Formats: sequence, structure tokens, C-alpha cells
Amino acid sequence: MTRTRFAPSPTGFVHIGGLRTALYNYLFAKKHGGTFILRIEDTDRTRFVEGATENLISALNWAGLVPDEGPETGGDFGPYFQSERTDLYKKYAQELLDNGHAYIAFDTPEEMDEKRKSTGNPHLKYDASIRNEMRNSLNLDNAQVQELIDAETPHVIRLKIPEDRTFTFKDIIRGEVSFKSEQVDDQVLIKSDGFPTYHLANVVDDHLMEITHVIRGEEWLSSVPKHIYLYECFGWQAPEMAHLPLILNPDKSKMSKRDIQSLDDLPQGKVDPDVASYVKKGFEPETIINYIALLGWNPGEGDERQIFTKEELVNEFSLERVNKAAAIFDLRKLEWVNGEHITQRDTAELVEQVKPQLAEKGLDYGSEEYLFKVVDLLKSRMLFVDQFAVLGEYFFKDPEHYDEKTVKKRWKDDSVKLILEFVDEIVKLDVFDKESIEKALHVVTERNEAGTGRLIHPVRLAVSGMGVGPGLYDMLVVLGKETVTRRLKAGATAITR
RNA sequence: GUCCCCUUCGUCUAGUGGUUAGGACUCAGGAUUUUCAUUCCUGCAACAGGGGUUCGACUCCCCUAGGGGAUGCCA
Repeated sequence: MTRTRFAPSPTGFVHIGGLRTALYNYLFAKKHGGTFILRIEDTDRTRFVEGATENLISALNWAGLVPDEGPETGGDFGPYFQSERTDLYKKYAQELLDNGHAYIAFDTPEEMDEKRKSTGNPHLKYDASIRNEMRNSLNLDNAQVQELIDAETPHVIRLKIPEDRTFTFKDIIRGEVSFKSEQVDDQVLIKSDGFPTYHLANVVDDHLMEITHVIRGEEWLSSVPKHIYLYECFGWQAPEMAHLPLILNPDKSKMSKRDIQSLDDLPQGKVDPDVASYVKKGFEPETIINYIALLGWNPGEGDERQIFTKEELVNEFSLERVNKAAAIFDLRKLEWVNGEHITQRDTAELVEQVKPQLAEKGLDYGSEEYLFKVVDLLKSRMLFVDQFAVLGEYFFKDPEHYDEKTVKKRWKDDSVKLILEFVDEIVKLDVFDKESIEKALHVVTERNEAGTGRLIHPVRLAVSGMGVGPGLYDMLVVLGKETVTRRLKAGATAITR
């Protein structure tokens, strides 16, 4: 049984890279008929943010990545907040202490800083090289240690990394990776406030929650030696590992929330990492899922689709096809993907999505049937759903003003005459369809020995007030004969250069 | 500094020893018998550099360079 987990720390916002990690965990679990778990890694009290967990869960819900087990859903492996599992971590830390795999250390962070200064090595690690010079249960005798503990001296529990070892593991994405033990420090397992660090909590929980595949960001790759050694000390089997490449800013820097105000005002080379910004901007959940899935993964040779539904992604996904190199986030392509999803969406569904905007602008859409036709006509031209009321306003009310630029460019001396003649032609029509309208328009231009554009543009302007829009004949058909003739007449008198 | 990871068009990528190195986004041009913000077509544009291995390297190995990550009682 495949079990994956998304284990974010609740920092107050959801990072786009974090969402992709969640997505890959979700896709992998679903692909294998497994379970996707949400676990909140809230062991750092100093970074507690009010409402962050709710925020996280609502972002996952928005994206459609609903956990099978988690704080909200529950499950047989809870609690799913690490802050509620501290007794567990202490118990396992004690086991390590008893087995001699860990020890108690009384040195404070300040003391380590001083040590670094005095040795002139700013990168000095707490490890086998200096372990014997420090104040810990390896050097002090039992009585001294007990005395310090009884006096409530702050202390931590550290993992005792063995010397002269090479930790080798297989990463699904990167293949075999190894680290020498002198490269890894005696990691703090339990902090002086009694909370575990990520490393202990992570290993204990992944084991207890029976996680089969750990899929997470590349920033964890160099911590893996500590983790596999912990599994070894506990006599547990380590899960499979897959370390995902990072998502970067256009300038190749790490995506950061700092100095980003909004999506519309981005600093040069930066992009907003906050998923909430994209929600607010009007991106569809399908778009974000689709786009970030492709940022580091693709279905492989012979499949050049760019647009995927979540179900398709579940079917196609495999960790073996995840790339190794970091990817740059491209807003342009994101917008294009959004437009594609809107174009491919069921018109009926889009109709419902669009109604609130119309209500907000006080636009009366008349019949469902009419609205359906308008949406159908416009959907391929929208990049965002919320553009609809702006793009298509004239379908619901007569234009009140006419785009100045277009007037200047397209309104000629003979425009009024041509339009009035065109009106005469269309009132004669029994069937108001594309072909007959086009024919009528040509009758007028040919009679006046004018180019088609001489009439097309003024008609569009008079009818919609705009210089751009869907194909003119399609637009006129949807608008209907009555509306079109009324607006043409109105335009003929109202528009002046 | 040290360790680890990575390196194909501007960007996302296909490619697993023999290809005119393919697609997508962007951009430019054209078509839809003069809208463009639709659609279609065309074009621009890449194997980081240097050594090997091989009859033959984008593909395998090594080195260099560049980028990223880690180096916390943060995750």
C-alpha cells in the first residue's frame, strides 16, 4: 500500500513550490491507489502563525488536493499535528539515549558561536572532531549529568554520528547519492524547549504513519544521511526517497515572499511564491495544477500535450520522469495555460462562473440561452474568467461611448452613409445569420466601390463601441437583428471624429 | 570555505551512441478575401567549455566553469 505525505510547516502562506510537492505526493499516491496524508510540522514554537493551518488546508482544497488523512479528515495514524506528538518523540529519543546512539549536550548556541570564533572556523560543526571538548553526557560522568539536569540546566539531545562511515542511499530521481560521516554533524534531535527538530520528528512520524515514499524538495537532500542513520538506529526500514528540483525566479534566485507586493507589480526577475496571490489574481485551480505539474515533469516521448486535467495527471504521473534540474517559473505560460483551460471548459459551467460578475456590474443577461451563446463566443478569447464582464459588456447593454482610438482610425467621412445603407439591407433580411449578413454587407460595399473594411470596422464600432472582439458576423448574429439595427442607427448619429 | 545536486532554444522541455536535435510558451511575419485578444501556417532561437572512450558522441567517463542546495536548539 502506497502512502505519501505532504508535511509543511505552517508559516502563514503556501509556497508555490510547496504546492507542487503536495501535488506530486498526491499524484503518486493516487496513481498507485494509495493514501495521501497531510501532516503539520509545527515543532518550531517561535514561528507559530495564527490561522496558518487553516490557510494551508483551504489552499489544498482549492487546488483539489484533498488529503485522505490529516488534521481535518482524521485517520488511524493521528494526531497529524507534530506539536501533539511530543511525548512520542521524547520516548524515541530516550530509546536512542539508552542505546548509546544519542547523548545529552549542555552547550548553548552562544557557546557554539564562541567556539567557532575562537577556532577561527565559522563552519565548525558539533561532531566527532570536537565532541570530546564539549559539555555533554559523553564527557561528564553520570552524577554530573544528573546534577545538571536536576538544576534544570538547558540541554538538548544530539544524535551521535559514527566516524568513518559513508552513508549511501538511492534517490528515485537522482540515483545513488553518498555522504561521508565527517560531513554530517551531531544533529540536535530534541531542542532545549523539549520539542523535536524536523529530523527526529520526521523519521519517527514517517515510520509510525507507515509512509512508503518520501517526496519532498531538494533542500532536504543533504539531510538524508541523518535520516537513514536514524532509521538504522531504530532498526526500521527507511522509505523510498525522491528529492524534487526547486522552482526558481526568472533571475534564477530562490522564490521568496520578501519584497513582493502583488502580482501586478513584480520586481525585475522575481515572481510571487504565494499561492494565494494566484488565487486572488483569478487563476483557475486546474491551471495552477497543470502548470506546476509540468514544471519538472512531463509525460515523455510522443506526448506533447501541454494541457492536462488532474485525472490525466494521475494516470500519467511517474517519479522516474521527474527532472533533476531546477525550473524557472514563467508567468506568461501560466496565463496561456489559464486561457486554454477556459477555452476547453464546458460552456454551461463557464456560464455559472460568469454570472456573479454580471450581477456585480448590474448587467442583465436576459435569457440563459443568450448568455450561453455569448459565453460560447467569448470563451476562447479570455485569459481570465473575470475578464468576461469587461470583454463582453456590450452584449448586455448598448455602448455608451466609443473607443477613441478606433474612431480615429476607422471612422471615415462615408461611414454614416455606409452604415445607414447597411441598416436598410439587414432590415430586409428574413434570416439573420452569418451568410446573409455577410452578403448584405458586401452588397453595400460593392455598390459604393469601397473595401470591406470600410464597413466592417465602423459596424463593429457602432455596435460594440470597441475596436476588437470576436468575428463580426458571429457577433452580430448573437446580438440579434433588432439590437444591431438599433445600435447602428444610434452609432451613426453619435459617433463623430 | 566544505560537502551534495544540477547544466539542450530567452523560458518549460523531448531525446538513453548514428536525428535536418522535436514540441510548447514568448516574439516576428503571413492567412482567415482588412478587427484581434480566437484559429491556422511560417520563421527566429539550444546541446556551457575542454579533454578522453568510440568507426561515430547531445547522449558514456574525467576535468573546468556556471547555477542551486546544505552547512541552525528553522523547516
